[in-house]
Amino acid sequence: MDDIDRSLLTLLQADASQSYATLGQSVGLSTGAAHERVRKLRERGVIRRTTIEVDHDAVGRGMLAFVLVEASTWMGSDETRDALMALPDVQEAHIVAGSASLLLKIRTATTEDLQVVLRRIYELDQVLTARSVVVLETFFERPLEPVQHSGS
Amino acid sequence: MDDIDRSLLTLLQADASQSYATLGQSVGLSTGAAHERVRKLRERGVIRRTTIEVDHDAVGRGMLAFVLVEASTWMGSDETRDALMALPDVQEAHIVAGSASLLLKIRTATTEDLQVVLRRIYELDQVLTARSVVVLETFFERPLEPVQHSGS
DNA sequence: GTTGAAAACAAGTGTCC
DNA sequence: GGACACTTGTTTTCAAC
Repeated sequence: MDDIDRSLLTLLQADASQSYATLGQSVGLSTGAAHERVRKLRERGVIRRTTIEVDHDAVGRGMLAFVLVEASTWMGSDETRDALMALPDVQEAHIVAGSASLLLKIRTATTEDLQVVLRRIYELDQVLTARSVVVLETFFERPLEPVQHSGS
Repeated sequence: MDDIDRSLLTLLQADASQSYATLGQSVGLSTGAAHERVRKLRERGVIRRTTIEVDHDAVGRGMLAFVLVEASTWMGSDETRDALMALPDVQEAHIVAGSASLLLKIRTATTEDLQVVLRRIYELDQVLTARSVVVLETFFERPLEPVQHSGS
């Protein structure tokens, strides 16, 4: 993982549909070399997959909320994970440190749909409170810049 | 935006590197027709871009935290946005309703780096408190399922 | 939407630096 | 590890229908 790899990742995050020829030019490599680098990044799992970014409003998910769930027991079980996975509106689920146990990112079409999801969350065992933080406006959501790091 | 478009979006989110021929087969269309559909979805902005998903640990961003910022003034200004944009560790920034004004998603290499970002946030005008919620484990982060909606 | 042909691209080869 | 030249199979793209 050198500077060229980091550049390739940044370029691909900006536009993964560009050709290896273009990619190579941008980083000062031949088409073949650029291709080989990207192949290895995929193989090593640094690139997890190629995907598309979809407009939330256009697919009927204009409503965004974060929910902090407090529970009277450890929420890190497979059962909890599976229960959350079964709710398609829950886009992210994290186990967190602090007074809350779980942090969820939820996208729905309307506030009514959010209520439905919250009701389901309260039905989970041991849930005490679910504090919702409703998003009024998103400033930005962007890809992560690869950083220099000591390891490897 | 019909069921076929929704299927195409879901398929492309799972793997945007597949050919239009494969894509067409999956939804029961010819290569050309599938291509035309996807082209229009891009044109209409439903598909914002093609990108790659990068492994956080591999690019030196193994640490994830959400930060709730309380401020004594409205944080929805362009100045606030620009100040946050200038911090590469801040991956998402949202204006929220409730006791906090701002919700940030921050990815860093270490806890020390998180501290550095927090110091920068406290330097913003009118910031009163910044409550960090540190992620211990991510259950999942997934693409959003397109939903049926009344409009269009 | 479909079909089919031309152009562009990816993926693999060997050789040299 | 990378450049360069070449080949083969696939994919995209763009006609005409």
